[in-house]
Amino acid sequence: MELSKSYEAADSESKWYAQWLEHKLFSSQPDDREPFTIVIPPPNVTGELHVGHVLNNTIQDIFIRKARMQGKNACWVPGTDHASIATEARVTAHLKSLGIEKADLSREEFLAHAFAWKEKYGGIILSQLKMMGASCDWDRVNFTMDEHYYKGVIKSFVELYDKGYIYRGTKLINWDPQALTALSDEEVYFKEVNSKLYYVNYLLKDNQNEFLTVATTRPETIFGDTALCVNPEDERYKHLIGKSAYVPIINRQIPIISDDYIEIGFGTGVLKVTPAHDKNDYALGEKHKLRSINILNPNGTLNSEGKHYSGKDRFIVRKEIAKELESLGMLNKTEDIQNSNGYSERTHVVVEQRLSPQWFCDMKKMAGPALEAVDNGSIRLHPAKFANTYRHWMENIRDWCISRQLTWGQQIPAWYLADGQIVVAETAEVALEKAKRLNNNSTISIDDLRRDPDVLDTWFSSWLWPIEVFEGISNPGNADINYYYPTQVLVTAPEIIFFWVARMIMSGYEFLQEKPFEDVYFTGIVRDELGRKYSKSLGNSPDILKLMEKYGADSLRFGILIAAPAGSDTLFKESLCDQGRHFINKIWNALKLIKMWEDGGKIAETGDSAQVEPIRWFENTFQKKLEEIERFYADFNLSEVLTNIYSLIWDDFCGSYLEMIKPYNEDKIAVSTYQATIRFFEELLKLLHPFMPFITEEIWHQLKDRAEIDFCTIAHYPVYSGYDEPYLRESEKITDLIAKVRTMRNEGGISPKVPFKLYIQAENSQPYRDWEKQIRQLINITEVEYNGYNEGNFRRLIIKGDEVIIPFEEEIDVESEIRTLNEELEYTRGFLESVNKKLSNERFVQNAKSEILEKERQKKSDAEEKIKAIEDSLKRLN
RNA sequence: GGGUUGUUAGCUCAGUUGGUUUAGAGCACUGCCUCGACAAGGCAGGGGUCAUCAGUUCGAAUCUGAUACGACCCACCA
Repeated sequence: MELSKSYEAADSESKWYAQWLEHKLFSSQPDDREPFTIVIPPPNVTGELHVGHVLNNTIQDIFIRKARMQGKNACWVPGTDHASIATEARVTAHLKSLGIEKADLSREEFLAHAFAWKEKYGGIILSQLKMMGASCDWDRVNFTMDEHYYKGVIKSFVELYDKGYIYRGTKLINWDPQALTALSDEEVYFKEVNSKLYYVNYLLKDNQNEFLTVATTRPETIFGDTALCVNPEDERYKHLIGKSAYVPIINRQIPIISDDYIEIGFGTGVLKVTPAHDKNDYALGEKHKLRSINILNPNGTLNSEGKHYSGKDRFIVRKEIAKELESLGMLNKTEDIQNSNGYSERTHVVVEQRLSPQWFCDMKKMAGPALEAVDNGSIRLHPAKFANTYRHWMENIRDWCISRQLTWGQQIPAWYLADGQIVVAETAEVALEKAKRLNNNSTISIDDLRRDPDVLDTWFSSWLWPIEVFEGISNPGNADINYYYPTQVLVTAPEIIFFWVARMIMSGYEFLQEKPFEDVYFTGIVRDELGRKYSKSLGNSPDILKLMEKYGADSLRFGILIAAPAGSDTLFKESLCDQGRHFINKIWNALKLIKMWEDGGKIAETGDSAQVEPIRWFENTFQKKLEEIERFYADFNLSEVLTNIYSLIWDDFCGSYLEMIKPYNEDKIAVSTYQATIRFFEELLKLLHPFMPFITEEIWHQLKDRAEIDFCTIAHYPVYSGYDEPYLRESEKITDLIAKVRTMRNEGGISPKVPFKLYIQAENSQPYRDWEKQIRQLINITEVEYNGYNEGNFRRLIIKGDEVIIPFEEEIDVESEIRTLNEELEYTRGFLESVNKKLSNERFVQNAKSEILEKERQKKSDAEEKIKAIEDSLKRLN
C-alpha cells in the first residue's frame, strides 16, 4: 500500500480511539495483576477543556499508559464534580433566559431542571478528553451527585456528626453577597486594591467640642459600631478610656475601650469596633462583651440599621456617606491607600463577614494522621517543597464551614424539631426514630421534623473522591475498593492543595484508615509566552479544540509537555505544537524510508557483516538513554523524559543509525539489518507511546502486518538491561572523525560531492576498520589507508590521539592549517595544565575518590596523546 | 509579618551527594546544501566571567553567609 506523503492526524486519531474502545483496552476489572490506579481530578460538570486540563490529563495519561504497557492493571477513573455554586448559577441563569425564576420553583422542581441541564450540557469535557486520547476507563464514569455518591456523602456526614466532629454553630463566616451563601476560608482569595482611608470624627460625650478621629476604609459600617478602641499605653488617649463618644449621623453613644491589640502608630491609633462585620472586631466584641449590630442584608445592601441608606448597596453607601459626613463636618480628610480585600473564589465579588448559623467540621483530629503521612514519606509530594506548605496549613488548621445556602448539592441530613433540637440521620425515617427516642415521645410525626434546607460544600463531596468512585463508603468492603485503593498517583494543581489534596488525605485516614494515594504530582500553572496566567478577562486562552484540529492531539500533547519543567510553571505557545508536528513528520519519514526498502526490493537475503557495528551501537545507545529516561520518570520529570525520547528518535535513530545502514545506489540492506531496524523502531514507538499515542499506534500498524489485537497501546514496554560504556566511548572516535571531516569540508568550501582518500595513523586502527563502510558512506571517502604515512601539504585532523590525513588535489592553505592546529594545541595544553595542577596537588591525590582520580589520570594521558599527535602533525607541515 | 522558591546563551530550561574535559539541550540566529526518507529537512557554526560580593575547600554553577531583583503560598492591614 502506498504511504501518504504526510501523516493525517485527524483520520488516524478518531480511527485508533474507536479501536481502542472497541477492544476495551482501557477497561479494568480487579484481577491478579498489580493495580495501577489514578482518579481524575474531577472537572466541573460545567467545564470545558482548557490548556490546564490538557497538561494535567496528558500527564495522567502518560502514567497510566506506561503502567498498562508494563503489564499492570491500569485503571484511570474519570468523572465530573457537581460544583454547586458554579452550576447553580449557570442553571439559574439558564432558567431565567426561559422566563423561569428560581424563587418560584420548589426544591424538587429546581433539582429536576438542574439534572436535565446537566444531562444536556454537562460533561462536554469528558468527550473532549477522549479527543485528547485520554485512556480512561469509560465504564467507570462518576459524578459527585450520582445516587451512590450522594448516599456516601450523607453517610459520611452522619458518621462525622456522631463522632462529634461536625457541629452547628453561629459564627462570623465569609459571605458571598452575590451567590447568597456562606463560603469556607479556602474559597476566599485576597487581592491588593486601591482604596481610600476615611478619617471620621466621633464627638466625645463629655465635651461636645472635642472629637476622636478614626481612620477607616469602610465608613458605611459606622451604623454597626458598638465601641471605639485605643491602646491602653497611648498617651494621647489614656484619659478618654472608659468615657463615651457618639457615632456620627445616628449619634448613638458608644464606649471608648482599650486593648493592646491596637497599634499606637497605625492610622490615628483609634479603631472603630464593628463586631458583626470584621473578624478582629468580632474577637474584640467577645472579649469586651460588646453588642453586635448587623447592618447588612444578605445581598450586600444596608438593612434598616442603615437608616436612610437602607436598601442601598454597600459600595454606593460608602461614597454617599462620605459626602454626608463631609457636609456635617465629620470627615477630617481622606487618603489613598492600598489594602487587600477578600473576594469570592466563584463569583469574584467582595466577600462580607457575616454572623450566621452554619455547619462546621472540626478538622484538628483528622489533621494528625494526614500530617504524619506526609512527614514520614508514606505519601510523597512532588516537588517535595510542597510538604512545607502542607505542614504549615495542617498545623494551623481551622474548622471548616461546610454548609451552603444553595439547592444544587447534597442536602444536609439534619432535621429540626419545633423546640430547636437537632437530629442527624441518613434518612427522614431514621431521623424520626431518633427524635422519638431522644424525647421519649412516640407521638412525634414526620411533620414535626423540618429538614435543613442547606446543602454541603462541593469539596465535602470531592474529598471522598478516591474512595467513593469505588463505592468505598456507600458500599464498604466491596471488591473494587479493596483492589484499587489506595491509588498510585494523583496529578493536580498546587492551587487546590488545601481545598482538595489535604482533605482527601484526611478523609482517607478517617474513613478507611489508609492513605488515598502514594504520590502527588503537582503540575505547574500553564501561562502564555509572556508568563501571564490564562484568563477570560485577558482573553489570552488558546482555543484547545482549534489547536487539536490544526495540529492533532499528539502535537498538542507534545507541545505542552516539552515545555513543562518539573516543579515550575509552563510557558505555552502555539509554536510548541508546531515542533510536535515537525517531530511527527520526522517519524513519518523514517517510516517512509523503511517502506521504500521493502517496496524497492532493497532487502538482500544474505547477511552483511559491515552493518554489525551500527546495530550494536544503536542497541547500546538505546539502553543508555533508556536508563536516563527511567531515572527521569522516577523523578516525575516528564519534560526531560520527552526531551530524551525526542533526541533518541531524531538524532540517534534518524540522524545517525538510519544514515549508517541506509543502502546507497545499488547497495542492498541485509535482511538481518532490516529486521533489527524494525525492532528498534518498535521499541522507540513504545517509548513514545505514552506521550503521543496516536502517531505511535498508526506507525505500529504501518510497520508490519499485525494480529487484530496487537496494539502499541498494550505492547510490552522496553526493559532496561544495561549497556557497554567502553564500547560507546570507543565509537565516539568514529562520530568524531565524521563530524571533523564534515567541518573541514564546510570551512574549506569543499563540497560533500568531492570524494577523497583518507590516511589514518592510529595505534589501534581496529575501530576504524570495523566502521570503514560507514565512514566511506557518510563522508564520501573512496579509500582508507592505515598507517601509510603520506608526505606532503595535506590536511590533518586529530581524533583523540590518532591522526587523520586527507590529501587534496588542490593546494591547501598551510598557514591557516598551522593556525588551526596551534589553536587546538594551545587549548589542549591549557586543559592538560589544569589537570596536572589537580594531580600534582597532594591534597587532591589524598582526598579525591579513587574513581575521580582515575578519570583525571585518563584525561591526562588522553591530552598528552593528543598533544603529541598535534605536534607530529605540525612537524610534518613545517 | 511568616514561609517557600528562583536568578546559567536572545528565549525556555538541564546540570544528580562539590571533581565525565575550560558549563549542556531545545527553540531562535548565521553559513553552506535541493544529495533517492524528511526544506516541517541535512551538515556545520556563533553565542554564557553560571545575578553580585564575601567565605568554606586541594577544587564551587553546585556548599555557607550577605546584597540586589523576581515569583509564589499563608496570615493580615483601622
